[in-house]
Amino acid sequence: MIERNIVKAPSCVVENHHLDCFEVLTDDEKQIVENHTLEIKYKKGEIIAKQGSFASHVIFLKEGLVKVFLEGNPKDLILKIIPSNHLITLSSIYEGNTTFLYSAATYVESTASLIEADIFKQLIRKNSNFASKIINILNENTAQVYGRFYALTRKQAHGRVADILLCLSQRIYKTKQFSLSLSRNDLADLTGLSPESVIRILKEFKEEKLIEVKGKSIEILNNKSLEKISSFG
Amino acid sequence: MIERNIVKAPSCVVENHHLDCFEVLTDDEKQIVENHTLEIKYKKGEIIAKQGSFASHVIFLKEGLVKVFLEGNPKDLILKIIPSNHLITLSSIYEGNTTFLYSAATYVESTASLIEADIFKQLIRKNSNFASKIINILNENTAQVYGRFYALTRKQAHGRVADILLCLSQRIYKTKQFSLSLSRNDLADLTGLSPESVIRILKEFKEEKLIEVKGKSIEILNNKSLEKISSFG
DNA sequence: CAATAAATATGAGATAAATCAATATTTTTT
DNA sequence: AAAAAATATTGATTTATCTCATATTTATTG
Repeated sequence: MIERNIVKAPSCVVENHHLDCFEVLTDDEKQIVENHTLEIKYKKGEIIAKQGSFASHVIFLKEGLVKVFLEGNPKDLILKIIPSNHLITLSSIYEGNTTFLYSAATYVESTASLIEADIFKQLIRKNSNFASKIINILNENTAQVYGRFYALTRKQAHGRVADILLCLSQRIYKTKQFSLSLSRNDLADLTGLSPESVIRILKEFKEEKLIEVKGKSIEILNNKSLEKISSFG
Repeated sequence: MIERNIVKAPSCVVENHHLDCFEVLTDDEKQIVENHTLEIKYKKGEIIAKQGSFASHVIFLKEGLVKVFLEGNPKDLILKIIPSNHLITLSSIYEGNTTFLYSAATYVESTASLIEADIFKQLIRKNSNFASKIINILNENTAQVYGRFYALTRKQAHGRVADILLCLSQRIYKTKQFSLSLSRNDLADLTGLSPESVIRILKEFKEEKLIEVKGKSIEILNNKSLEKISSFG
């Protein structure tokens, strides 16, 4: 058998924690951030950031589950899923481009902190430890998206579905059995497949006893096999 | 007609200049960089950076044309093309990951400067203007890759080929008529298609008088139409 | 310059996944 | 609790693209 998946970057859609980047700020700086931060609650399905609109804020997700996606017609492209305690819109804030490069929408009820972009840029210029942290996050993010890019362009349908199932189980819900907050359509968007194809593959996996599916409830029965399918395409 | 390509991010594979990030360094810092930089010449087709290997240096392409790609079996995924005066491996140097996330190989004879990664990290931590510049480059790069991600997952074969033709003409060779230094296979890798499909589509474009092809020589005859094909899919 | 290798081109058939249409199930509204 | 709407499922058909086989052209080498 050939080693198909040489890409070691995580093909999963979530990232590591981002909270600690604020820890390198001085007390004064923390105060500045706090003074220029707005906290907002969003309902399920709401748009947090709209592609092309003015990116006046850096958005930090305190609680919830958010998708970051490029808007397209007829289909969007989901770049990543963001869980609690992560920065959502960071790459939008570079000089020369002050609009959001992508949209972000909630999957579930969520709470976000909106930090003024100018303040953020100032901190980067003043506190190089902070800048260094931000660079780390950006780079992690890049690795993430590369992995996803690879999965969506090089893996076949079964591999992609296996991939997303493992991701949901291991990184989002952190249990083998979970109640999915995403619709089949969301899974289709995430895998770059049609909803029908996703459903068919879920059915196949079920018949092969790799998973148990009952509506929104999903249980991973055979991790090993799914991992094999995920990495071999 | 529907507006298919809402994504305004550049789907082309090259980026803006990177040289000026070094301009914000002090004379002392410039000297440090110089003292820790190695200049190396590469022949056509040589590997500059190998995915998974120790990323001890940040690589700056002084002269040449390089592809950055994820290695996969049976096919690689080209993330971007890098022309002269650009940083090649930047996202590799974040803390916690000291290996190259991707490989880089030359399309033509090239010259690169290898700057010690530790020095680079030090500069980021010391000079926040430099850090700010680097963040800009990283973000630009991200926008770039997102555009490419969209093109390769949402556009059909014709759109992708049109895309790459426009990219080569406008951003790499900067003329309507150019002698291609890439093989059909390279074009296949860039578009995520099979070489046969690329060739077939080039032939169609030729028959429709959109381009003129004779072996390695390509001339763009109808920019407008190609742009339409590129954005609608 | 012939001989060989490599790259490019072309056609026929195979295939993965999309689309379309119909039905079933779940969720929401009244 | 019933009706409506949204979501999920299934099957049949179509289609874009790949694969494989085979020419042809171009480049390389003795």
